[in-house]
Amino acid sequence: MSTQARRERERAEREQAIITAARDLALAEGWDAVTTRRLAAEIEYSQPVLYSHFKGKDAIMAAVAVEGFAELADALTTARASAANARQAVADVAAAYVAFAEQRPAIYDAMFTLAVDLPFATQDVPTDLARGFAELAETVRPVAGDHDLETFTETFWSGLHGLVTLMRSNRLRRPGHDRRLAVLVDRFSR
Amino acid sequence: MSTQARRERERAEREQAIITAARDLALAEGWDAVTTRRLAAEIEYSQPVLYSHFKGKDAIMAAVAVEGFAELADALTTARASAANARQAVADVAAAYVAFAEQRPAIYDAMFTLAVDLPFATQDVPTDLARGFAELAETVRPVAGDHDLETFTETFWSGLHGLVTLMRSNRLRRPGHDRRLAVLVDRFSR
DNA sequence: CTCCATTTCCTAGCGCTGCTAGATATAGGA
DNA sequence: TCCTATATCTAGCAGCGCTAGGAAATGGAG
Repeated sequence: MSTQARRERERAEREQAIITAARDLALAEGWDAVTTRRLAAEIEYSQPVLYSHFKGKDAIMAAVAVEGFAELADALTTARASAANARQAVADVAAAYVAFAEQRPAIYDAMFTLAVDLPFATQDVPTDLARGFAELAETVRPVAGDHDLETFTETFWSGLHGLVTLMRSNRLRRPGHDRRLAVLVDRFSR
Repeated sequence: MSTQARRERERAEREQAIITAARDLALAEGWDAVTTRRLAAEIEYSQPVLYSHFKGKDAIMAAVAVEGFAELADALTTARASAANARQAVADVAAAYVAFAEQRPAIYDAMFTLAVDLPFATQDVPTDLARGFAELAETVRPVAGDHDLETFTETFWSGLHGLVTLMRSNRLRRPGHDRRLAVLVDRFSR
């Protein structure tokens, strides 16, 4: 009976290999370079094997995004935990968010720009996404004033997301990035 | 000599027909449905003709984006002009921005999400984009306080852009959209 | 150990994409 | 009327995501 266990384990390992290969390739060369043929070559199996693990390329990108949500949540937690005070926490968490997006642009895209539908249908994503959101909410709670916390958090989040995406698509001048972030933090922590 | 003039005119008309066809098709069915073959069929010419007008599909999308920048600038100008006072102007312009993005999602994507490089290399885009940006800047000038106006404007813009994009990709709850916009306006016009 | 059934995997190919080379038709000037 | 130059089309390339159908490997029964 252990042979079946071994098979399942190997299968799980192969699935993780696909996700990792997609992630690495996307980070190195962008999502355009992530083709099913290259992924198959990377894991040293043929193309159709991918489809026995994932419904399609979108599902693979969604899986990468799921990992990303967990990483982002961790980064935000770390930033908030090490902040000296509440106001500084807002600045630190904002900086951590932006740093995450800049260091892993392809993953950030998979999380927030591409693969629109799939991930949010599953169970995993809401968990880690909600964790990250909760971390943001706790960070801004002391400065939210009379505003509804959830709405306030979402708006702050949108500000961060807008900065990140406009910056990355060259709609904003590269210098001034820090100053814009400072303005945003100032506006949301007065 | 007038035959040459006629030819140039017809050529310009055909170029505009391509842009309009791309725009309409993108609005109706999304950019995925805009293929060079469908565009060619729409203008009743063969595929290669597209390439005598534009370098490639990206350039066609960029041309659509250019038109979009002009429309957006107009919408912002109208909104600001009809506002009762400075504070109301911020709210009205913000609402106009969001409305533009929601009513023409495909065009907004071409302007700010896709077609990253091409448009900003040409001359036209900076003009109309700068016009829209200037409109935003004049709107928030009375409420910018001590902040550098350009930085302040960019940050406000990022907030709007973040709201729009996260909303559209279902990362934010559909209800609460107005409240989030209200929070943003409040933060940037206290 | 052999045979069969089942699962696993690959080869080959479909219809589509953006894009282009080379042939063809059209038009203007001598 | 013929020649040249421009305008346009037909046909095709290489690549994409994805899948049907057959081959290979595997595990259990006799």
